[in-house]
Amino acid sequence: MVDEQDKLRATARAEVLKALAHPTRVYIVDLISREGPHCVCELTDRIGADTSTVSRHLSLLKSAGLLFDRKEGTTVYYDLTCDCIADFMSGLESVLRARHKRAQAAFSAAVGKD
Amino acid sequence: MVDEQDKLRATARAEVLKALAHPTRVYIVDLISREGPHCVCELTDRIGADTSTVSRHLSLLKSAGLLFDRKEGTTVYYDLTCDCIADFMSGLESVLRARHKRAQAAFSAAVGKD
DNA sequence: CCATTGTTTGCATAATTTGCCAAGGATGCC
DNA sequence: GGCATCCTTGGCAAATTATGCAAACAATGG
Repeated sequence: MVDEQDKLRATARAEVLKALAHPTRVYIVDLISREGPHCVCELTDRIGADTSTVSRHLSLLKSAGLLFDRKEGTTVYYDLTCDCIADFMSGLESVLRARHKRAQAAFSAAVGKD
Repeated sequence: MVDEQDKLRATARAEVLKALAHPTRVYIVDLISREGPHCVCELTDRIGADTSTVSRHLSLLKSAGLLFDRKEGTTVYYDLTCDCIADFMSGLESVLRARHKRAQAAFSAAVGKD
């Protein structure tokens, strides 16, 4: 990274990717993206981890600018800051499909060879 | 993650995201996405790290199914396995723009308040 | 044989990440 | 006030990851 500008750009992108790079956090974003806002308690139930752990994941996603929270009484609801995040995750789905297809092709070629 | 199926899905996605969640690897993918295939030596030059370090990043991206390599003489060229990866990174760009816009709005609100 | 280009391994160090427990707010109810 | 609920945070230990460096190894091409 000779260029300092490129370095900053790459770091900013990597930060967002890092925020998403965990099964639990992917699951949270997917869930909210499909079903709308959720409170911490429900997420905790569905994830099956300690409340504190879930809360940490949520605050991390919030710090990354992917989620925002809204208090209602004692419960806190988290939601996506932008629909573009759901779109982004759909793009990831395409990558996975392509990867799978590619792996299949490689397997077939290996089996079918003489 | 009560459902085992969801867990696997989330893990698969997180793996790809993790592969990309590093400034150097983001930079590599961006570079190739914009300028086409690159050999290790050129990437090493532009990144400014040890050859072994760059090689490691590349093999990680390859393991994740995002890059493939092609030998030509003694040099090895890496390229994206799929254009959908470039599309995916464009989606990330949208997320960053939205994030920035949101931060700007929050700042304006904070300054403009009475 | 020798140079070039990459890969891999081993190692040491540093930094990051993760998850649970326990303690600490904040809010609402009686 | 007393108490339960919902969530956040600090502390801490374990595991993972990143990096550079050195060295060995492999493949290719004069």
